[in-house]
Amino acid sequence: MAKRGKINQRQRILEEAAKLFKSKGFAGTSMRDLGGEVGMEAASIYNHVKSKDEILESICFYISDTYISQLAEVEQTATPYREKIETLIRQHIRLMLEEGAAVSVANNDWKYLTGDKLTAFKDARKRYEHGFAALIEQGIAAGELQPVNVSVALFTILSAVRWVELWYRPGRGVSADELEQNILTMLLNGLAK
Amino acid sequence: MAKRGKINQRQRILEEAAKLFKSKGFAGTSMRDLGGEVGMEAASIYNHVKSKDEILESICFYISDTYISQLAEVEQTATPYREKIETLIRQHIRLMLEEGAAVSVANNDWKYLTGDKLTAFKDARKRYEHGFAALIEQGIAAGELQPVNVSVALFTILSAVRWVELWYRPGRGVSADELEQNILTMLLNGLAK
DNA sequence: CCTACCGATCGGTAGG
DNA sequence: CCTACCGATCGGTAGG
Repeated sequence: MAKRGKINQRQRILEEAAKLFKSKGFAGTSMRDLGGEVGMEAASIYNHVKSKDEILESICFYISDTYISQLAEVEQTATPYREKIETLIRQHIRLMLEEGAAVSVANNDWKYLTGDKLTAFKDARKRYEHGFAALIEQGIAAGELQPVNVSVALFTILSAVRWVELWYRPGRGVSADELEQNILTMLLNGLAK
Repeated sequence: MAKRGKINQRQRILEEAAKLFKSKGFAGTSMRDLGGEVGMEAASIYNHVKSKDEILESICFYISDTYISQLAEVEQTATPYREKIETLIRQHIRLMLEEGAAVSVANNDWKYLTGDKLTAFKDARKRYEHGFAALIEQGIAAGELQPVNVSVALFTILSAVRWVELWYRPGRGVSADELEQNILTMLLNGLAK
């Protein structure tokens, strides 16, 4: 009977939107562009979605929710801090590989959110950063990590993991496992001998 | 006599544009926004600048030219590879601190370049990356650096240095010198003990 | 450097 | 899901 389903169509719209926002930016993408990609007129998109803003919100909060719940899980496991941080880095890389476009939008186009949504997103990001920073701090206090400045360590990790979205292309010499392993080596052991 | 000078006005326009593009994106910034910031009507901006595209080009190539010439200089000095890489990292951080808005535009809005300019910018970036990668490779071959995957090392460094633009605010606990020193420690020695 | 515009395109709605 | 359209805004030009 092949009932398409409004929810599935909505999902498709969100996915195509994420790809377009990633390559052209939120402001540079028109509803007509999106319609072209999805295969309907721009006006028809509004049967599945309230507004262009709502599309952005769905993408951004899907990603921030994922990060937040991954952090909560790691916080609850009883493992050394070094291992907790390793797990978070791995999860970052994997989410990037699986949901590259959406992660890219959450990283770059969140600034086009407005009102409450903008505030809520910034809050979520701040909570995540504080939670991650606390783990690093405790790891240093426990003697498991170098006594480096916590903010610098945190943002170096978050950034190192962000480039994956911009530069990594699978099947070009580096496999996903090698990628993970090499990033972990860089961040935990450093480049110098 | 306080002659304003077309060149100075043009410079001011470029600087305000860089700030606006950084915060709202190239596509999200209108010539009317820019006029408001510079203190003239949108139409008047065209007395100092050919088009909105030309503004973007000036900003992007100013940054890429700077990177390219810094690399050329480092390549010519007779120092250990580890030191060359340290110098490049320091220069990246300093340029970010001095020209944050322009660097941000070159990093994020270059994708709105078109035609020849887009090609030329991508080429410049590729040349820079290849040159930097070659130094890492030679450093590994010389036994000065860990045998990590060269691409991963390169992009981890470039990314670690990019976050400065997004997250670092001077006068909030971390001085510029501490910032440099801590990033270098993270990248060269790693977080683990 | 401004006023007065231009054609094009934008996000979104009405009505079917 | 489409056609037809709205008011607003866009980059840019003409003419002074």
